[in-house]
Amino acid sequence: MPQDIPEIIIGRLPLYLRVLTRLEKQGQEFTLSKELGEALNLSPAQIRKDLSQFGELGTRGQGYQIGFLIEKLRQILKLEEIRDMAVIGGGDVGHALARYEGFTNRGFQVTNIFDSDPGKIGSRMTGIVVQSSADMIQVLRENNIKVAILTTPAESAQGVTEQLVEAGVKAILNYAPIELKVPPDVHVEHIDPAVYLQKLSYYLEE
Amino acid sequence: MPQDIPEIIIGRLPLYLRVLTRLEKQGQEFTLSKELGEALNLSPAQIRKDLSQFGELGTRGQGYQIGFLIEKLRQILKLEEIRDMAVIGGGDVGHALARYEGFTNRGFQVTNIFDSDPGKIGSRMTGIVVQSSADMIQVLRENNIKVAILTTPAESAQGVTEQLVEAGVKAILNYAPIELKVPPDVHVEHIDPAVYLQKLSYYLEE
DNA sequence: TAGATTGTTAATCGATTAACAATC
DNA sequence: TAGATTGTTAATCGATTAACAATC
Repeated sequence: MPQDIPEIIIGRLPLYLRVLTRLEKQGQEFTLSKELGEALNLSPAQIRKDLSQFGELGTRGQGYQIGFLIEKLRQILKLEEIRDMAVIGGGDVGHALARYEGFTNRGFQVTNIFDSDPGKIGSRMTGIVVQSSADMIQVLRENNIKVAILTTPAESAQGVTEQLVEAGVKAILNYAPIELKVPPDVHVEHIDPAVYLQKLSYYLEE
Repeated sequence: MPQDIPEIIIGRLPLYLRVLTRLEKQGQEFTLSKELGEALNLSPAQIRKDLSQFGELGTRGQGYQIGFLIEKLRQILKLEEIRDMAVIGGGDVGHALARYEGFTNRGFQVTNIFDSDPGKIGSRMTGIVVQSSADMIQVLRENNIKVAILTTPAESAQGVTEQLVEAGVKAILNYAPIELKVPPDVHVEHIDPAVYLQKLSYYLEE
C-alpha cells in the first residue's frame, strides 16, 4: 500500500470483504471481478482497478483466490487483531450494539459502555458493567481505546466528542443526528437511519 | 425539480435538512452557503450548486431563509406527510428502531413489526403488537406500506426481501450485512456498522 | 448606492469505464 | 497452445471548484 489511496476506494474495501466472506462460507475458492461486481453493482473494471492499488492480488486467467484476498484486505484495513471499542450511551441503540454479534468476526468488540444516568451505572449489559461517564476519559486512556461508538442524544454529542478526543480516541462511529467537529487526526463516520430514509423517500412515487 | 437530479445530490439533501433544522431550533432565521458548508465539510460552491438544481432558493446578498429552505427540501424529498414503515425482525435492532424517537419529526413512523418467532408474536414493543411474518405480505398490502426496515439475520434477508417486493414495498433500509437483489424500481440503502468501523480502522495508526 | 452573497458558467479535478496487452 | 481474466493505460464521464455577473 504505497501512495495515497483515495478514500472512496477504502470505503469499498469493507464491501468486498463482506462479499468475499460470504462466498468463502459458501465453499467457493475463487472469484472473478465479474462476480464481485455483480454482487455489489459495480463494474468489473472498477473492482480490478481498486484491488490493483494494493499489488497484484489476482491471477490472470484464474481470478482471485478468496482466502488470500480476504487475508490481504484484512491486512490493508488493519483488521488482523480484534479492536476494543467503547459504546457511549446505554440507551436502546447502545444496548443493541453491545449485544450485536456481528462485530467479533469482523474485527471489533465492545469492551466498555458509558452512561451518565446513575440508574444505569453499575448495571450489566451482556456482561459488560455500565460505567460512569465521569470516569470515561480515564478509563479510555488506561485501556488505550481508540474507537468509540457515540449513541448519546444530539444535544450532548459534541461535548462527549470533545472528551473522546481528549481521551485519545481516533475513530468515532456517530449515531447522534448531528455533525461533529473534530481535529483532523480524528475520523468520524455517521449512521443516521432517518437520513437514508429521507433519501429513499425521494425515489418513492406519490 | 425538472430534469434528472444526480443521486449524489439527493443523498446530500437530508444532510442539509439536518443542519437547517438544528439552526432553526437555535433560533436562526437566515443561513449562508458558507455556514452550511462549514457545518458539513463541503464547499460553499457545492452547496449553492446543489440547491440551485431546484430553483432560486436563496436571495442574493442575503443567503437562504431557513424556514423556507426546510419547507422546500421537505417538498423535494416528499416528506410532507408522515410515512408508515414496517420493521422486519423483532430483535435488538428492531426493538431499538421501534422505540427510536427521531423518526416522527423527520417524516416517518414505525407502524408494524413482524417476526417469525412464536414467542415474540403478539407481544408488544412500544405499543406495537408484533405480527407474524406469515401475515406480512397481506398486512403490508392492506396498509399500503411502501417502506420497510430489514433487521433479520443475513441468512433470511434475501428471502424476506422477495416477500417485501411482492407486497409492493419500494424502499428498504437494510440492516442485514448482505447485499440484496431487488428489481430496479425498488431502492435499497444499507446500514452496516461493521463496514464503517472497518473503513475507520484503515485510518488508525498502529 | 455600496456591500454582500447567490446563481451559473467554464475550468479543473478525479473517478469510472473501455480496451487490450500481459500472463496464468 | 488456446482460452480466460487480470492489471493497466488511455479515454470518457461526471462531479467539484473557481470565478464572476446578477441582484438583493
